[in-house]
Amino acid sequence: MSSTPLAARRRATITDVAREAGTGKTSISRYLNGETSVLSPELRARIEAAIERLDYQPNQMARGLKRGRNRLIGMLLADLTNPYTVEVLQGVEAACHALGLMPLICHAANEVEMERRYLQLLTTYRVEGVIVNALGVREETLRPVGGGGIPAVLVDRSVDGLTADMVGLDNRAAAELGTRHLLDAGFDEIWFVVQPFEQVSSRQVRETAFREVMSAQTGGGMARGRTLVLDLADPREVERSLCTLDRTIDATPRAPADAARHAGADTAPKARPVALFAANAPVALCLALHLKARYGDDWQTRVALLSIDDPEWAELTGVTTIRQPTYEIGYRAVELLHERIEGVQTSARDYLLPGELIVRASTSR
Amino acid sequence: MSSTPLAARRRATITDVAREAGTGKTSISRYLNGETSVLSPELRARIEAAIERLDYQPNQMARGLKRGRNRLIGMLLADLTNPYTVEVLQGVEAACHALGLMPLICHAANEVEMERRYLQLLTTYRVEGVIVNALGVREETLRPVGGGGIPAVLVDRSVDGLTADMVGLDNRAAAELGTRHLLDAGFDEIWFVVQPFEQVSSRQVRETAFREVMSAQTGGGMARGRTLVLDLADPREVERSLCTLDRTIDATPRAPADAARHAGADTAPKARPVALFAANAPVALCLALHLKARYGDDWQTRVALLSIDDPEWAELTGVTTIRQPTYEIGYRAVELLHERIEGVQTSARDYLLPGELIVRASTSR
DNA sequence: CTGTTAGCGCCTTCAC
DNA sequence: GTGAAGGCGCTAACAG
Repeated sequence: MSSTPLAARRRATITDVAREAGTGKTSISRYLNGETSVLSPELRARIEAAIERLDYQPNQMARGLKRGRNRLIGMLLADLTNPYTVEVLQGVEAACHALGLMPLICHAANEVEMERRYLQLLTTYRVEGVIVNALGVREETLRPVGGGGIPAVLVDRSVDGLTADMVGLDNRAAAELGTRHLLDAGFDEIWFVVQPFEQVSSRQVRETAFREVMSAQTGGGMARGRTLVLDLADPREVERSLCTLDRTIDATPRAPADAARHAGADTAPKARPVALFAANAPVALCLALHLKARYGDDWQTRVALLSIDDPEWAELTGVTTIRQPTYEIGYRAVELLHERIEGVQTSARDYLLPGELIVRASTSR
Repeated sequence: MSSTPLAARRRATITDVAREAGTGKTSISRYLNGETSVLSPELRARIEAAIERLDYQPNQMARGLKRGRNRLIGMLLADLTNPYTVEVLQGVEAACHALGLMPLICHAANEVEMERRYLQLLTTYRVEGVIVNALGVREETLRPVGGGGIPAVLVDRSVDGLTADMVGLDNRAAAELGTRHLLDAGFDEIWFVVQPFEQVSSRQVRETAFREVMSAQTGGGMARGRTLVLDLADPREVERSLCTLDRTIDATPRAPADAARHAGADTAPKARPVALFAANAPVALCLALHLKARYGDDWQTRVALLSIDDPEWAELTGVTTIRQPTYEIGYRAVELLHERIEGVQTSARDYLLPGELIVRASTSR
């Protein structure tokens, strides 16, 4: 009825409600906590009315202080710019919703200092657990977490010396899948392009698996494989790396489309474009932008691109991808964390989920 | 020294530190709050040592409870899938960092029910303010916020009946800019494509501005304009709407590239492709995907696409865009909110920031 | 069934 | 300079 004044009034407290309902705080507390059976219908009605009248909402902070658990969990994200991250987040949110948790989302924006700061902040807010999609940092930054600290589960990448559950893509299988696909498609020059991988376990595994499959080739014409490192944080470095790539592409005969088709004779059976295997979406985007700028709209006739991750532009440009089960990864991570919070003590385990190859025009012309 | 046991130990409290340092809680509190001048160097040293030894971190919740301010602000997001949102978020984070605030990020994932739930949750955590990129809902959902409730600032869209600061794109100017660009480029069939806009102020303004510019045309051949509504939440509806579009495109003579150029004669001066003005990136993506599927890789020879928002795939596909100053929007929103939290009482104001037209191949062949 | 009491971890008078 | 005491909003024993 009464219109709200412009100045924000003090929120009602449990004491206010108790007074308004003509009873003690305990009864209110009981009502709030669903111990509804022990309250007389009459009292309950009064309480409900009072709550309604005062627009009362229990103070979660105070509850947390008292109970020692505030239902908050931290979600530390390395890079929200990466579609992977956003998708994982969806799973996290859904799971949190289902389990009555509230995720505190922290975005480190690829800065180690940020990561440190947020981790410490989360600690300060006494989150009950943390899900970490860490930057490639050493254990020390994560000291407050895992093992003896607050429960943690790692997403996508593990951290040396940190004992915690991990959930992510089965990187080995995914990289193998992609490499074999390119091999099967008949490409004979295959580059694996990846950000600096010394610090990041998932990149490491992907790169290793790529090299292993390449060396394990048997049969006819062996395809050449090599790894190109692209440090996206350093534009000049990127430039330099891409130069090597350009040279190789320039040296490769054009795709048969124009030449061979008109000539009729199949004189160059090996004249297939260079294939690029991007270790993740940001790398793939960087490559695509560069190639388009250099080779024009039909860059895909000169280069085949395959990427782990399945960004929204992949379908649009016809780029083949390996889709990660991102939603499941996020969901599972929360479930695991929840178990830990509830006291599960089994030793740390890794959950690897399979990726799905989505073949598009880029690798199947 | 001692290795951390597997079970998480209780965190040290201020009392523990006081005991460890052989002093009272008050001194610890003073130390924590920087009232360092009133402490004897000797005591200060002991406190520092104790804190170090116990790895003590003050409990933010308890502080908040006592002080009545917990430095938490809510950030309610309609759709993290939209690159716009992520970019705004970057600005928000930077500003929060600078102002010592901690954003509690809530993702409604386009569900009104979620929005309601999160808003109530934020209230419950006693956030000091909220930044709302609301769904197209009525005031009632936002009742706890703005006006008499907790301070709020709206991002991108205003809400009827809700008194609060707003910051976002200058939608009118942006839509005019885009429409004029298409007109200047000589397109004579221009469709404005937008999600249902009754509930969302920004969409409304954009659509109105479009129509106004179209009706205000003077001079030679008037271009035809029309509005197409695309309800992305309803795939079948989308399908139906796109059919009308397809018919128009099919009826439009092919671009001069193949026909006219060979014919030599400029028989059809008006034969320009249909131009599509997408009201935002999700719409643009939907259109692009559909057109590519229907008209093949060279769909852009049949349709010109212009979009508000500048997603990462725009550069890749050569689509003209109007870039929003997303980072600034986020940053400014937090600044405004901070002012309100500090008690500024001026009446609600709107801050409109200009968009930037980025012309690419799609509208300038 | 209901109310009283004592804290949760911290900050803030107010004395010493 | 320093410390003791009370209370923020809530819950969890205890009584009645």
